[in-house]
Amino acid sequence: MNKSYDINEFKNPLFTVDSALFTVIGNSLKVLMVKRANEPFLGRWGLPGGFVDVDIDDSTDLTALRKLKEKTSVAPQYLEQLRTFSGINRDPRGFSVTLVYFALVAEQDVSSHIDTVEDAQWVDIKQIADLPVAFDHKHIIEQAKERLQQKALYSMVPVYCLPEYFTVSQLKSVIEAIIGKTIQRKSLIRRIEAAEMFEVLDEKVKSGGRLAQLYKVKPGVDIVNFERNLSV
Amino acid sequence: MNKSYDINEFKNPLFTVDSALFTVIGNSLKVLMVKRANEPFLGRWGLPGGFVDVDIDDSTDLTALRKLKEKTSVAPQYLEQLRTFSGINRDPRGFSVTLVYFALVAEQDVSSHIDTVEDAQWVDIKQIADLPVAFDHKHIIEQAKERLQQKALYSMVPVYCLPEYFTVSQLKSVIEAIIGKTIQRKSLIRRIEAAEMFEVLDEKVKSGGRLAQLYKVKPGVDIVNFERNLSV
DNA sequence: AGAATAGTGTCTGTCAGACACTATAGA
DNA sequence: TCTATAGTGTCTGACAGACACTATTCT
Repeated sequence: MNKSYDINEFKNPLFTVDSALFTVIGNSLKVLMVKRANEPFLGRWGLPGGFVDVDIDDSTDLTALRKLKEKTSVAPQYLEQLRTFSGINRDPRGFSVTLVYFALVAEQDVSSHIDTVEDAQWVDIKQIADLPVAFDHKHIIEQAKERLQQKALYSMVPVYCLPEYFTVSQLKSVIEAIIGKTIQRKSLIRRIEAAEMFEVLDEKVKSGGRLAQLYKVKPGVDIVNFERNLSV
Repeated sequence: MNKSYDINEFKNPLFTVDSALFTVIGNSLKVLMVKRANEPFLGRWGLPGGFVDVDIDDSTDLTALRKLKEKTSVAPQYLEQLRTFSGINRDPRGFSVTLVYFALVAEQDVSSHIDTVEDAQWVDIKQIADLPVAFDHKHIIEQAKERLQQKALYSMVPVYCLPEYFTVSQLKSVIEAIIGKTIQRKSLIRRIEAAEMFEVLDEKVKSGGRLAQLYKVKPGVDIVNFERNLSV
């Protein structure tokens, strides 16, 4: 017992930072996957990420942002830690720890860039099962998806899958794509009003019927959490 | 750009696992603090934790459990990841990452052991401010406390601060100690019934008035999450 | 006018808060 | 019987679901 905390006494585990970047395209939830250019799992698809560069990154948040920016050319609108995954068997090189972030972007902000590169693609969440995926990233994506679904029930995070200006119907669509079932438009409008985190713009926008009200997130506001979930 | 993911290219950050172990004693929420026996911050109080031992620990969960067991001699009833904290300035030795767990135990399970050692103590959550604390552990404890308070509003996690058999009044007390305000006994009873995660025992127990019904957690059940928070 | 989408009014159901009520133990 | 604690009955209020209704735009 009585071991000292000497920094050199233990082999340091392999530490990486990965991100599950989600967006909604059409009516489907998508996650960004990149083709691995190195061993292990060369050629398979995995989450964007890599090692911390302690000379550049002031924190792991910045590692995640830096790696995402390399692949998408922009910073995501929303970024938060999911959790770490660790184990002796998840990486053939030995004991490894990966800190996973989950992130959201508007499709419009990144798709043009993604389309130009071959080593990155949006994968439909329902098609992950069929893809050759590296490490335990399938399992990680599943957990990230569950967390996102949970958050969509009690908060307004899904707005971060939308462009700056958006309508109630657009927000309703992304929420439905995330949780995989329909919600009541009325309930959403009640929450938009109660949250007080959106600006009602003077502008309206064509929609095929009556013009739709545009909203935007008030600058600097925090995401609002409700005390009740939408029903499952 | 085009950097390779060579494992040796970057200085590996310092990676540690720490735990915020909570319990309720009397009507106060307490957190376990240990006196540091090494630099940095020798002599100050910090969270129990340390380096992963890749030869022993199959995962970081086991690192957390191992370190807690060294200090308390038992495994906590509840353990889950809080989040990681990282940065260039939080440890004088350089860029560091700490994975923090938050954990719950029944006071009865550990207090006798804690009392016999000088380098570990239960600190009242309200007195952390006055203690000389190592690293950013004050900040970490604050975040762990907030998460615990949040969980107490929508789940039954506080039972893990109680012994195997407990009464409604005991559960009410620990919840109130955690969230720092009183709740309705009736609301708690409704939730106990709805959760279906407790066994009603044949036994009752003295309380100064009418005998109180004893409950225990059904073996193997998962913690239940409610769709609504108790009000704040 | 008719179709399509936007947005409102309002009833119901669920569950937390409040609090008075009953029940049962010991002194 | 008195006090203390356990536990119930039940009303209210907040808010989500359901869905019919009105409003506005285009063709």
